[in-house]
Amino acid sequence: MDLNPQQLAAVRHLHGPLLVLAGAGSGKTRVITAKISHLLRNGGLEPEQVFAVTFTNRAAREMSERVIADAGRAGRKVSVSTFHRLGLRIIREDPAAAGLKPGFSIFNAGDAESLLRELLRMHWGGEADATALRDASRAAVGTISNWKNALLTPEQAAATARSTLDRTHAAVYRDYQNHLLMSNAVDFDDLLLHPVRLLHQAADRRALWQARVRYLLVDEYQDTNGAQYELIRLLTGERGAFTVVGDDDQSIYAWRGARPDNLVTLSRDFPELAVVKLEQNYRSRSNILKSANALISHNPHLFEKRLWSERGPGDLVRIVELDDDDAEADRVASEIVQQHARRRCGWGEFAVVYRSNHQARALELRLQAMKVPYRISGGGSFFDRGEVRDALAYYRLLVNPDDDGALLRVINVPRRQLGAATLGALQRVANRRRSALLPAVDASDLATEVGGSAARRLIGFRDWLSHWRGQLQRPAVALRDMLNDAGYEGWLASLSKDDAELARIRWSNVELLLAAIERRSLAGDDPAEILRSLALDDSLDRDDDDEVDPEQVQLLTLHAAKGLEFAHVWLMGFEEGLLPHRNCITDEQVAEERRLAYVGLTRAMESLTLTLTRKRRARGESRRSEPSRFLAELPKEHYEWEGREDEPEERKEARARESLDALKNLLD
DNA sequence: GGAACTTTCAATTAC
DNA sequence: TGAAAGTTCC
Repeated sequence: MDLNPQQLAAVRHLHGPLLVLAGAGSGKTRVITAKISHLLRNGGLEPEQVFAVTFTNRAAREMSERVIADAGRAGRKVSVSTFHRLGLRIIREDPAAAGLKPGFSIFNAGDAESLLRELLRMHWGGEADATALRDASRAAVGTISNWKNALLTPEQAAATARSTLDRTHAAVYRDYQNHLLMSNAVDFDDLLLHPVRLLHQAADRRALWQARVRYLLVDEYQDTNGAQYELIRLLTGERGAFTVVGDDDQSIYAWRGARPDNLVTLSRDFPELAVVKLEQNYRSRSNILKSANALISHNPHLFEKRLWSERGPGDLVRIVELDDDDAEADRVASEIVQQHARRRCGWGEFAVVYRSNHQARALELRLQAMKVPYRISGGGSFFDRGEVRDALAYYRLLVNPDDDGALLRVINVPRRQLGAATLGALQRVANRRRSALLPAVDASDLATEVGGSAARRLIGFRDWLSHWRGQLQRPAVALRDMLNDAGYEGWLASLSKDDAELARIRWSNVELLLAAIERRSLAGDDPAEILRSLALDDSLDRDDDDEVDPEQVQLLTLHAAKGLEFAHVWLMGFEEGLLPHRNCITDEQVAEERRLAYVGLTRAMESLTLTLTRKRRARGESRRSEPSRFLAELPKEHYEWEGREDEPEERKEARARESLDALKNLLD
């Protein structure tokens, strides 16, 4: 493998901790994969002893593929996962240490927010309108998540609370944590928090895990939060056998507790830390790289670095200004089709990135109409669909009868005459005996709260669930039969009776889920583990790993795009309010948005197009939009701006000729 | 209680 | 613009 001297130094440094400061496109994934091969060949390690962690599923999958490509058969046994999946693995072996039973559930962000909404409702004692509750629960989600990521208990949070709001949040945090435990559930933050507590408190478990994790590699280290940092320390212990790779200019997760100064903390905690800088960019043409460098130079830095490239200037960066978001989507879609024909490269060479998920929608419709294969990541994904969440909730109730979140979701879907009144009564019974809702159906005092017919319906539901729970050894079969028995497909049809196509799509999503469960079940995974694994997945297509079609246009948020590279990149919505996002006010927030833009620009290898509009439809109504302030920070000599009034005539003509050529090409 | 209709409101980013 | 929640009537 071809490595430059710095990369080689990073790969060969086996003894003692190492920090690799790796600029965008400087080959850090290459270093990580080469280092894993080196550890296996020359470091005397078995593949099971090497662990690599990343932040997103997508990055983990990408790295895993490259490790397998590089290290072959042994590469499959190397553990490459997200932090959260590693945390899950640690909890799974010791659920009791976290106060959990083996079938425990994972609450996603939506589950957590609904739970907090209910707790806040109780806290406020009834009189609360829906909007206030929604706003308050969102705020609480953020505060509690930050506390968890900083490893604070509810008691510690209460002790540090200064404002009334903080005290309320601390009280709700305590209730929330109690309720999670009662539901035999964890949230995403707990997947880091519980392992840190466990490894901190139980010396034998710590020793066990430290013996297992003989070498740890951490990608995107600048995005670690307090809990993740502790986890790294606890797993590597005194030995300090680790390599972390990071770039402070690409720190984009401050909003979920990331502490880029963990780069500095590391050299304090590990005085023997070695540092290697990677500054040669192998990815981007210099017009792109110089634009990105100029942009990021407007930010303060923890470390000075100078990125350079030998790849030649390439095309100018294109800035394309359009009338509105419809024109923007039309334009990007048709350019992709044109370039696909003209450049004769696969669909997978093209990527479109944007700040927030909803921006993908207009483009998605056009790509569908033009029959362009595409892959979309993140929000609005498969697992956010109502029917998929319903089916998963049924599954959760089978695996974990204490899962109140799942129970509340499906107890009356389809209708079972178990409405708000009955559930309120059941909740009172559950509160008295400090149990979850479903076990409260067995309470001797159920009749004091619930009338005879409602009680019979509750008992019927409980028994019905128990019946299917008995079939769980074939989870996909049990779930399918159960949904059929419940008349769920008919319920979906009745929900969208004016749109038969929609009903069909919804049921086919359930079918997709069932197929994925069946595949994993046949592969030998146990039912509870399949469920938890699905909770951490962002899409289903990781399953059929040899069937993944690489020839798809990639639609990604800027966050999801980090760590990836593409020949031709479009960044949509380079406007004030979108990038930087309108909620970002302070200098630090704007600096993070600038890093986000920097991440976007540096994804491109050969060509980069930034699009912006003069007006944009938001919530139905049209609003004027303005170019992003970041545009003024790009050096003029590296871009051409199309759509400005003062654009020279000859450039317009040249462009018209080009698209005519492209059209001809397409027709051939 | 359920079907058909009207009104309202929403969208930062991820595990 | 499109889903979810509210409203009316049977």
